Amino acid sequence: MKIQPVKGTRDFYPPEMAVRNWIIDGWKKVSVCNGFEEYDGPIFEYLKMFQIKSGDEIVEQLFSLQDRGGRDLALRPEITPTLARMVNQRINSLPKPIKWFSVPRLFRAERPQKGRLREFFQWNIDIIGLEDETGKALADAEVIFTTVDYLRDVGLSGADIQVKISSRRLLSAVLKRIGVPEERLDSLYILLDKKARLPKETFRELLNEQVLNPQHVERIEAFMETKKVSDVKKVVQLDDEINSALDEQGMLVDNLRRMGLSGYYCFDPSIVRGLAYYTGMIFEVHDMVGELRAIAGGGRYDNLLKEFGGPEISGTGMGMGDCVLEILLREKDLIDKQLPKKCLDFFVVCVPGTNFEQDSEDREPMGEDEVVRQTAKLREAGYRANFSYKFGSLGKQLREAYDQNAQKCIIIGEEFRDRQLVVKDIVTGEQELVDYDEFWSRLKA
RNA sequence: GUGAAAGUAGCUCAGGUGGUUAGAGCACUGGAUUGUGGAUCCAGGGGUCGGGGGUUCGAGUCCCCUCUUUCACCCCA
Repeated sequence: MKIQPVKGTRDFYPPEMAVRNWIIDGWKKVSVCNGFEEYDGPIFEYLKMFQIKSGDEIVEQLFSLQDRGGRDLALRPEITPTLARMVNQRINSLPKPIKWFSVPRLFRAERPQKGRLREFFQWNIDIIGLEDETGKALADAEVIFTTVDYLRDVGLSGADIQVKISSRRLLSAVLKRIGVPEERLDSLYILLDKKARLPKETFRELLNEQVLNPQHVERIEAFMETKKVSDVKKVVQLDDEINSALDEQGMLVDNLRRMGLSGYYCFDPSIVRGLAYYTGMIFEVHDMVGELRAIAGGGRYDNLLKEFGGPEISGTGMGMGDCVLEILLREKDLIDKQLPKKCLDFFVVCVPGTNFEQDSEDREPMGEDEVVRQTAKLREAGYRANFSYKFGSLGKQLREAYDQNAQKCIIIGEEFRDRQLVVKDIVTGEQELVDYDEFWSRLKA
């Protein structure tokens, strides 16, 4: 019986593994460049940890298991709860702000579809522990900057992607001002989040079901269509709460401008983010065509640590999965030309059948033996070196050297009797006869 | 969890209305080629046609079930 890979999982053969490593290495490099430190946690946690902030409907989308001691566990569907747990555990001894990143392997028992699998990788960055408004606005901006920094680094421009920024704080202030009761906000968020995915009429119908007053519906729709922060006052009369949310948004935008991100972001109040624990700035990165689901998303969370039994400390963060990103990068043809090529420093070959004068009690030394000896010596000296197991014709061996993308080829032939090697440059095709001892002293220099 | 389409070699796909031993290109292995490279030519390996059941003298082809994939819905932490 043939065994198939499990639904929603991927096998990484060397070519796919090269892409995965390239993506993850890029994430890590940009994180470090932006001052983040790497952390990680276990791949499974107590099931109840994921129930705290998410509720039971999420549990159905978890891979859960019971260990032999009867503990209810789950494979992690996200790493934020682990982060909250880890930070809480050492909250008093960690210097603030905490700037951490991670690239966890995550699992969700959903029906797979485009850009969404059951096992994937997700880049997470978080900044935790800032107290004043200025610092928080800087942290919010830095999270967005780091996100764009990576996307820019792999060759995506403002013509390919856009960061859509909104604010939960502004949204709630405006909705309350319009007349939506506070207890209705959470369920309304879930609907508003779907706006982009629903036909206009359907969205309006659902909105009318939730908000009974037609005037309120009209004003909510008007707010969702707002293109500029300064236009908010045209939709609702400002109050203290709205003003303070607008100030926060203003500081964020100022910082983004200073960081040189003009052309990469826009204000879009229709960005709401699903369930989540967001309380301030929220953002999503989308492709310009708008065909794909969000490439990345994040925002400010003020109560997360507290919900996990910690102090009231605010944080801000971002998550970017590898699936949608790879689809977009492939569409833009940005992967193949940037993949680091596998390459060798040396490939050692011999003229088959060449033998040398006997210099010990061993059997007569052959070219093949010398290939193994010289390759091992090169490897010991720290070079990437390889040779052919098959010792076919010289042409075959050279072909293999070419296929393995070697820089130089060392040919061992009859001239080795006079302690000489032929060193051939694979790229230019040039070759020279080099004295054996000189070859090695040149390498060491 | 719901709905739709698809599944033939490692990959991309041929195989009118059921009919001999299921094919091609690419890829892979070997040879032509015993001191110099991606070419060319020749040969070879590789398939329970996703799996199971049924109809039939006979099923890759028709019917049912199931698995997987893709797409849409649900959901999106």
